[in-house]
Amino acid sequence: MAKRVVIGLSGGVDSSVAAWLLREQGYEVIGLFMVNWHDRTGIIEADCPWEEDVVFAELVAKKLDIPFHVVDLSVPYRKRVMDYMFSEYEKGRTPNPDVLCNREIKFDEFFRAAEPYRPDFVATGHYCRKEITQEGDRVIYHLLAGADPDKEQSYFLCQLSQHQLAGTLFPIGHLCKPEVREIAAREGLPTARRKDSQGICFVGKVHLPVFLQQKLAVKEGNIFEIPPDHPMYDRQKKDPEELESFCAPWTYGKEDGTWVGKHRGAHFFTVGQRKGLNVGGKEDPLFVLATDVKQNRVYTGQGQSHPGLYRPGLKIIPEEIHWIRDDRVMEPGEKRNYRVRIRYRQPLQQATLQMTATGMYILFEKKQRGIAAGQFAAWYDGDELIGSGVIHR
RNA sequence: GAUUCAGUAGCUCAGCAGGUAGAGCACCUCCCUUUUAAGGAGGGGGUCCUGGGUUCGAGCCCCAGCUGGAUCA
Repeated sequence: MAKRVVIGLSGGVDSSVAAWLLREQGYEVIGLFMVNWHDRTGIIEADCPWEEDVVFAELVAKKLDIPFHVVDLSVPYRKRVMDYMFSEYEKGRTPNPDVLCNREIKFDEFFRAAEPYRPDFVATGHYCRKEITQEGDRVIYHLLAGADPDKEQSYFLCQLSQHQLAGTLFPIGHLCKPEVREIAAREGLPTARRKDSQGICFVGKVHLPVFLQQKLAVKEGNIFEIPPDHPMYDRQKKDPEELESFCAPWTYGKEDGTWVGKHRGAHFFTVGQRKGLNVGGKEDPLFVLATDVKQNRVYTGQGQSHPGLYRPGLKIIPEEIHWIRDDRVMEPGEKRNYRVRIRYRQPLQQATLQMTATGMYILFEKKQRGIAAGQFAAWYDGDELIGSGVIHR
């Protein structure tokens, strides 16, 4: 009796080839397309993306001769992803909606939507791999990086649980993108040459300030420039034993710098950002060093090497620490070395994780540029994603 | 009031000895990228404060004015 798999067909090549592979491997495959977003406010593409996507998804299903269904998850998507995104930005943080989208929608709501078809597994077209091992009577699911170093997407799944991983297949994780394209072309899949999707998953490419203005008000405030030789940069962050201060973000007051311009809302900016400041006349570009949404101020510094852009560590509070490998949970007092990334596609950085009663501190071997609260830090042991957490500060 | 310096792209400035202008930043587009960023490659832009004059020809020389800064009184 063939195992049954419900695959999320997006209308792109990756999920198409994933579906084809599953069918080749002898699974009984059912295609399920999810609609998550109808709005077009602030979307950059002129055309409505999902209407075309659903057509392609259905064409692929026809080609593969598998059943095809559509499910509308836009209500939970709005509640569990978009509301979170807006509220994070409102707090002056920089969320990663796609990590949430995976945890809350693709690997949760979608699981439920697939349930009526009684699948043995749910599959997606992510570039990552899964491995299963056994330790005693205990089965362990491992989330591994995809084989293609360019498309590797494990980071986006950094909030999945053992349970979610257990019920999932990643059919294309061992392939590289060119191979996927090749298979699609060879098998005559209609998506073979479709452009990769970008932007926020299901929403599309957005002009963020415009998009955010749906919910967040425009509020004029001041931009300050902090000199690179400000004495605070010498004073602080010398002692790794002082975890709290060593890992703290730089904080500023207006007296620390000079007024250089106006902005339309500190919550529209993120640490490390260059574009959109609209302040010229400088020898080097200005980058956002910090935002203060309470005072509605943006602090900037000149040049890529401004010390305010770099920090040696970050903190994650206990309730936001997540272990994919729940058998590897760290206890207070424990210290461990992992490789960490703080954004998608960032090369992994050597770091020491230190667990305390008040949270986890990640101390990097090299100072990191643009550590942004709200983003996810994900730690790896070799190829394996072990855990992750929201950067608290 | 006097002296003096300055007034060139959105901003900060450069412009060699007079031959109709450039750089950085900003901005826009594209590339990269299923987050935010960053990064890469292109691009658009200038009554050279105004009015006279000298010159074949003036952003550059002369005169007057306007505006801003500095200094002196």
